[in-house]
Amino acid sequence: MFALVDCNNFYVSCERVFNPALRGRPVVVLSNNDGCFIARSEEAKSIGLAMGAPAFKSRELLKKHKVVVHSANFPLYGDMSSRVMSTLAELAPELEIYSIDEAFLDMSGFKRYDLDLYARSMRKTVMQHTGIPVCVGIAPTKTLAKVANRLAKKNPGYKGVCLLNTDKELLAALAITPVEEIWGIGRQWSKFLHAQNLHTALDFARASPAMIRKHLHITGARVQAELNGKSCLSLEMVRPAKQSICTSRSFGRSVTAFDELHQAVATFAGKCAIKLRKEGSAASLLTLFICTSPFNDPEKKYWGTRTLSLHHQTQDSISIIRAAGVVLESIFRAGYEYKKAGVIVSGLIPAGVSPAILPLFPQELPLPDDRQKKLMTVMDSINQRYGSGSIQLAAENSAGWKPHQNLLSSRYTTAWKDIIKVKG
DNA sequence: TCTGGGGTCCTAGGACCC
DNA sequence: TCTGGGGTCCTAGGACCC
Repeated sequence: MFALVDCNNFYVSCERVFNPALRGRPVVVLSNNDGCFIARSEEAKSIGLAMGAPAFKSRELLKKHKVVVHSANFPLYGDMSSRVMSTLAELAPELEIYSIDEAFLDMSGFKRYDLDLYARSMRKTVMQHTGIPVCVGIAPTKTLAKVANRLAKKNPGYKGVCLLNTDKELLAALAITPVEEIWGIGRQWSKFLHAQNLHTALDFARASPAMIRKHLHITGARVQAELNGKSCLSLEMVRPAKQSICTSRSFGRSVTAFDELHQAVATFAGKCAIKLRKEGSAASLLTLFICTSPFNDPEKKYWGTRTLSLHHQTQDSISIIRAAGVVLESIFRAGYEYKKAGVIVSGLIPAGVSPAILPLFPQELPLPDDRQKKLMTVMDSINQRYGSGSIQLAAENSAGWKPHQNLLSSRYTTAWKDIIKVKG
């Protein structure tokens, strides 16, 4: 048996832990640049604020219902997430951290327990330790645990826990789950399935496996098997090393000057290098993209992207920033209003494999030497001690393009100066 | 005026090998 | 007029997730 523990309206719940006045009121959290809704309290959902909808289109509604609006505070949410996860880790022998607000737990060793009762005690413990409300779904496969969790969330009668164990319970649950709500079935596949007259999870589970295999490939066939109680997806306790790392942002205003765009690109490249060192990986490829708003008229639209081989594996900020600058020169077109850019590093290998793989041909970009490696270590430890961004390279600068974050709460759990601010 | 960010997996097709 | 068989690797594009 698998349990899926999923935090309720997670980002809103994080804000409420430190600001209890928000309880019972409609609250939303916006994406970066204060663009779209990415979390909504139950009250905000019932007003009709849609997930992913742009906030400026709902300005009237927000005002009318006195909705509390917050900018995304990812340092806070990340820290609260690790508190929830470490609490869960004490409640089950094995867990997989699936996302910032969800974890799968292995319940196979709990056969002699009353699972429903145990799940309720887990909920209570997480609330007590972190202040975050969660729902628990328990079933024989991960996909069915997702189904159970959805029912626990939707139906107040379950009081936060839904256990699907008998065939009767499972069939009843599948019959009231629309195909588009199944984990692994997105928009395109839902459209296809409805066209095949398959509308519920039960219809999908009973559809011809050959037809599903043909049109939805191996991925869809697995989902179908999981719905029929055949477990195909196991608990992944160790997160595999990342294959790519991306840092991208929309700008607070449009950027036209090369130098300003270069500052943004250098900042993103620097962040990728930091993420690489944290991950313990080194990159051999760098992709840069720059673009105008996708909502522009066609003649004002531009999407530029290019991938560069770094000729060696590196996690060095200076090398990566320099490479990003080289690519920017080749894809920059004057006269456009840029709204977003991003750096992706890929071709990742574990850092420090020795001997290092050296380039066959003399490289355009100089190899970082030992002094440079030491410099990175020193920079990382300064930023660790005094807060990220305390020290950076001169090319990194966010003065011109930084995203809007006008409604930000304090970093209550990760920054001393924010804690002092709260106290004052 | 204003529309997010960060990932993974799978498949098909092209280029290459002997 | 006729022109093999069996592979691997890489990439782009499309699907999905939170």
